[in-house]
Amino acid sequence: MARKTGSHSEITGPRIRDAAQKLFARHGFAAVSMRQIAAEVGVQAGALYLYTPDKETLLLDLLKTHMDDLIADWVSADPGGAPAARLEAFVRFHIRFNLERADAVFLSYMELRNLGAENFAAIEILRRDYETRLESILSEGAAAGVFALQDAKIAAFAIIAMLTGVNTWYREGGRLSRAAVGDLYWDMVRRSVAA
Amino acid sequence: MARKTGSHSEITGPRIRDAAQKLFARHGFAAVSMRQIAAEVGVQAGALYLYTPDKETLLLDLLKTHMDDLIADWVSADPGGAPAARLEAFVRFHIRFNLERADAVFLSYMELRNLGAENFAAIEILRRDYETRLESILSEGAAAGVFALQDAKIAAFAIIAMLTGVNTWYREGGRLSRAAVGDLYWDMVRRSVAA
DNA sequence: TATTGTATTGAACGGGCGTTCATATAATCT
DNA sequence: AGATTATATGAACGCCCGTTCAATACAATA
Repeated sequence: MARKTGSHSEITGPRIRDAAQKLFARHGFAAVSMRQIAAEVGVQAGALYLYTPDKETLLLDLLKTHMDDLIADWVSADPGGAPAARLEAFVRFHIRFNLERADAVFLSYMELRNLGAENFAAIEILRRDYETRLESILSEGAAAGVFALQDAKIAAFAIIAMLTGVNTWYREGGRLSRAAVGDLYWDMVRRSVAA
Repeated sequence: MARKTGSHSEITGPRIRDAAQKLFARHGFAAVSMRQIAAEVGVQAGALYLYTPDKETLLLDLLKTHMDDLIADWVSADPGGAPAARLEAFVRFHIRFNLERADAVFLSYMELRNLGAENFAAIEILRRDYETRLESILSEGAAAGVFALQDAKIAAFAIIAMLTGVNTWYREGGRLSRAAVGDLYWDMVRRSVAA
């Protein structure tokens, strides 16, 4: 009993990442063993090392992929043009993107501490990049007089934290639809920076 | 070599909780061993079991104490009276309280998942209590016409998430004082709910 | 169909885990 | 001073950890 019938690296690889993301988000990086991940995939623990050099790199790949996707998706969702329209697009984009990837978002906030210093720094740079994109919209709007704010950087932090918070309470099939949540948050964000 | 000179439960007990809180926040509950906590205190692992029945209960005690303190401190900080004044007090209180207890706050958000179902539920009730206190201020202000908001519960979630986010970026000795941060956030919160 | 390369097993490695307990010493009480 | 109680040690329990690797079964190629 060695190689299994129908086994392919293009199948097993993604399944390992999916299982790891789900389990890390549910129980925490340190609480999940390589054997648990392997069991979820239906494989022995040793097989995981065909796909990752070690456990920390598996986590790093998940975090890096998430941040890369976040930035790339925002770049294509950004309508450009007037700051107010771009800010509204940002609010709706951030909520939608994060709700679609609750596990990855949770991981990215909670498990950074399990990375070594240089891996940590690499992820932080990506996060800072994303934050700066929002900050630029705010600064531009303030310069144009359509927003009134005292500190664009802090406003960006505040808005992102507020929007990311949706993930802690939103439940599919609950009182509010995703669109309704977008409307509510856009209303609050708009007023908090309105000139 | 058994009992150490100068040993007292009133001393060792708090030192164990302090060490556990610091290490859990830094590395995660599952990643920290009882032996590491004991070493931080300067005692052997077995001695910890004089102070807690097991590791999970140690975590539960930290989370429960934090939430109890949060509610009790807000109850005494709440000025009562006009909703706008109460909301301002809440904003400044939440930021100050959380910055003073960064480790406990981080734990309360990240390590709930390491609790069993009934312990989890007990902490959730306390969190809901705190959230409801803010929600009441918002509802009261909306009814009095001093606030304009579409949904008091969601507004409360949004405000708390925004304020708690300060902990992720604030650094002592940085560009902004705590008081300045309070001013900035109060300005944004005020405008987001202003009538 | 024979061969080559890929994907996987399963056992093993040294080590750390949470927890228990018999034992011993320090502090306190009578 | 002597007896009692509180506080701690340190060794041991069985178990699970991340990781490695020779052996092997399947898939792809020729």
